[in-house]
Amino acid sequence: MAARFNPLEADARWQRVWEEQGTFHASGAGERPRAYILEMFPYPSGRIHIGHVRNYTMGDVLARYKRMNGFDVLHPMGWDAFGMPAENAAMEKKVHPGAWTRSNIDTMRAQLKLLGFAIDWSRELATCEPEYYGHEQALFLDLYEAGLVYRKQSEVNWDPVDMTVLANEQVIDGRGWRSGAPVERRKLNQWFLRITDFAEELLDGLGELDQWPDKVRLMQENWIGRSQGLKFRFKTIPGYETIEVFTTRPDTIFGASFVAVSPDHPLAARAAAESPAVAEFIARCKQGGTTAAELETAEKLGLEIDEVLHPLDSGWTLPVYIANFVLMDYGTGAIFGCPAHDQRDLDFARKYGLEVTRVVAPSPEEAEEPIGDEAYSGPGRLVNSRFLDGLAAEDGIREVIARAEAEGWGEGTTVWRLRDWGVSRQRYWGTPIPIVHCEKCGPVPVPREQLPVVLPEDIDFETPGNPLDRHPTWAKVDCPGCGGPARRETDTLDTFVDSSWYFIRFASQPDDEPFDRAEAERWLPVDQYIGGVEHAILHLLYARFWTRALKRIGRLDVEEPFKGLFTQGMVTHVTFQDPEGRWLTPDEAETHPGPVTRGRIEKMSKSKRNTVDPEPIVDQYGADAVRWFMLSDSPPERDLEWSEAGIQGSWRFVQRIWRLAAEEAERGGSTWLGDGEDSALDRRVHRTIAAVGANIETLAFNKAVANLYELTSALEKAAPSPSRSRGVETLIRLAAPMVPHLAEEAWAALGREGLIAEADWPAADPALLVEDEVTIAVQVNGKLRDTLTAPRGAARETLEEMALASEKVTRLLDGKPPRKVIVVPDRLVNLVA
RNA sequence: GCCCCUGUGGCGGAAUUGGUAGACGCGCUCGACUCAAAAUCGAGUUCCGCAAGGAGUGCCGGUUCGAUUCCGGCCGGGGGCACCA
Repeated sequence: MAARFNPLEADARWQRVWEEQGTFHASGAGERPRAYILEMFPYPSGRIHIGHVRNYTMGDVLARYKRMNGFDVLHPMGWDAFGMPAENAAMEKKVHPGAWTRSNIDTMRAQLKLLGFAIDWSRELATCEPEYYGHEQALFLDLYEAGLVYRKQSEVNWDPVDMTVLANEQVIDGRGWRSGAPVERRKLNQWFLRITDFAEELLDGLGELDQWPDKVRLMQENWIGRSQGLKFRFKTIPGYETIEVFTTRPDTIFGASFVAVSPDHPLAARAAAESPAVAEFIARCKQGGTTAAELETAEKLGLEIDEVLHPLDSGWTLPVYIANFVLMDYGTGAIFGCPAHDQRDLDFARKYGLEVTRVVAPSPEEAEEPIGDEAYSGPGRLVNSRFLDGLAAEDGIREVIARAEAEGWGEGTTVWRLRDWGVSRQRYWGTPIPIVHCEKCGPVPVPREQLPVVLPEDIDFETPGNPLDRHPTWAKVDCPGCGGPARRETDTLDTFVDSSWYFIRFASQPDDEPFDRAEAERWLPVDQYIGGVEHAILHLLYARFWTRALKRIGRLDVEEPFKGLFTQGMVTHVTFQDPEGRWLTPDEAETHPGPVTRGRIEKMSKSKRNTVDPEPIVDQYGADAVRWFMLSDSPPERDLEWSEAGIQGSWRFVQRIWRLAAEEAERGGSTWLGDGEDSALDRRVHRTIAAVGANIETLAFNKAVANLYELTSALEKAAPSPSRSRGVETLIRLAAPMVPHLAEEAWAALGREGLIAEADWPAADPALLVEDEVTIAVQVNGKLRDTLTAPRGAARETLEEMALASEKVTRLLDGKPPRKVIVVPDRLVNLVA
């Protein structure tokens, strides 16, 4: 029996056994209950980083725990393999994006395998392969035929030098991140998915997701952004179209002092056509930057172009402005301005000298209180509002909506913040959109038998722009409709589309269709989904939408893809800088000749040079120590600080378990029949079984880790006994999901048959979970003064008597009887003097 | 600006429904083993105090026999959204 556990040798050996035996293949057959455990699949950027290790370790513990509890577990892995970094690599390193991506996948797969994750590798997929994206094209066409896909002009950030569309995060201070050229706003025809059709059900569906973090549900709720209000039309001066506006505060209608339309509003366009001054003004509005900071400080600009009549008073004329702060794509693109009760309107009114009339007052005394520099948006009663005077604001809203509907100039409406999902990307490394453009027939779907539309391999990244667009032959095709000359769509799909259904493909992957409906429905929804909070909105919302869209078109009877969601924290590390502000790696900081500043503990990033490569750590300490460290100390939803001391502590613990197991193995393992039982130890073991199980179920891995430390200490201190031998075996089972290589090794050493990965999770004996003696706290006036030991379930009177007999208590009570005695059975006695 | 979360030792963090604050880990201190070191083991470690005792969960107040937990107000840290009418 080796004195030390040697992961260098044992890790690889057990990984081979698991692989050869197909231990972690999801069967999908039989009567066992199913569990689908999924971590967000990685982008193959090059190498696995510590954050991946933390993410996949959590899922792995759960998957292994479920397996030991008799579940048929699906725990797959794949690659979110399309995206820009591959194209950047192609430009910088002159490698094909496909070659770069696939080589990264090979590296990262090998690295993940070193950690011994219980993954069903037979289901591995990569979104960049036609075997995946071809099915995605089929699903896209399904949605297209169901009317959930459409095309419209939309503005993009255009880099005139690279001749490419930029994502918002690639625009830095109004310039392209790569070229540094000022970014232009251009209108392009782009494809959209009708996610707004699902706004209401996506919002209502959040209510059912009780195993999601409240934070994420709230973020999605805000993102979808439901607002109730009144949509209404002004009476207009003859010759002009009506202006329709939306407001959530129709109660303040008598506080109106202007109307404003967006610079993109059709009315603004018409005015511009008639007047060069207006056209110039609109151009000026669009000049401003789009960054948050610029918007924050941007000055309100307006230009009067028209007048309208107040809907409740034909004698009341309101000026109409084009205003730079009105958004075209929210509500109707036009507002009525009520300066007294809206800060933006107030800023605007002050600048252009418009009237400011208070119509809501928090109290009658403040009815005529003038508005200063701050608009009042709080509650109150309506004033200066004719027939609305005296009504509470909420009642005023109802009253005005009712009036508008009765008189036919407006109606109560719900407006959403959510926009349709633009999925066109003017890039090479993505799923080709399976559409052909024909001059005669317009956009025509590629016939199913011609799928997949495969990306061309011979591609040129030397010249700027979308390589697909420039390819000499790829886009040239015959129209599937009329047979005439036509051109392929050269946009590719947003990579969020790829990740909107991969969890379905994992569950079922036939060759001839995206998934087998019945099989997918047997696995879905995912029982536990684990990933970073950075995907709380977009990815999770898109995947929810895609799943609901498939349901609506009758392809899959699943409403919500992820029953349980867990968002884990990041892995952080100290940073170091030299006096010039250059970032140093921890190693460099140690050997650096000059002074070094120890900086904040931050998210690991290449730019701050505080990353840690997991592979050498695994080489040094073994997979189990790394896994254990990932689960220790920090609650999984919070950030975890990487530290050398921490990983060493984990290494020590792995060896402590090994010593216990080795010692018991020499004694004969659980077959050893020594003298006597140790019932206190038995109780401890069973309490730990219950606690570890409960803590894994709730993903409180740090607490499960603490439970195992406690049990280990207790076992180390206990004298040899059959109880202790059984206890050590139980400890190994409980630790198996977290440190699986060590557990297999110990299991074998103890002479147990089969794999611990397939062994049963121990059952806690309820009779051993309760102590027969309890410690009672004795308080005087709520302060702890003494403790005493009493039999469990002792009568109130008994406890009171025992408490009063305490010397410390009698001293404090000065011999007088307490005024009041509170007894909480099995817990405490509080004597009030 | 709006919305949300959070604040406990030197550090990461425990503490069912209000009921013995600081479990467990890291670090540190002392001791054992060793020629020595590493590894390992034992003891200690919220603060003040030699002790008895007192104080203590960001700060102020409230409810309660009893508050880390509930309520109100302030302060600090983090996150989301953001000219969304």
